[in-house]
Amino acid sequence: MKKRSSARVGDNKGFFERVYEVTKLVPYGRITSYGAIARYLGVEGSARMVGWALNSSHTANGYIPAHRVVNRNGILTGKHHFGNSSTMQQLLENENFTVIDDRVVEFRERFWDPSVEL
DNA sequence: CTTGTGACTTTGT
DNA sequence: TACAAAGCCACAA
Repeated sequence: MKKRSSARVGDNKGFFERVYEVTKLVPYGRITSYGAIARYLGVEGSARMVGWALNSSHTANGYIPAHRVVNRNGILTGKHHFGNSSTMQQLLENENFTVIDDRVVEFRERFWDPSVEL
């Protein structure tokens, strides 16, 4: 019989922890999208979960470069969650990124796909 | 077990 | 090009 409640069986580690791991693996000067991470985790249809997990990234053990994770259009959708709206953009610019109107211009060139790179 | 929510993505009008 | 709606899965209460 199947118990389709909150209880998971195959996954010992929480989904959040996986997102943290992948996000921390993003190299300096690179950028990725929620969908790419979700796809790598096997939940392509649930890109929202990646962003939601990063929402709790501050509770994770260690620093999570969440500023390197943007939506598929390269837009800083979660900039508001960095404390200040300009924090995420500032971090990206600090890594030689070009952010115009909350969008990363070099998104396509510096896109890093975990399902491809790893 | 049911309901609500969310830093997304895709498709249609 | 712009807006709206549906789909999707995990987690908390």
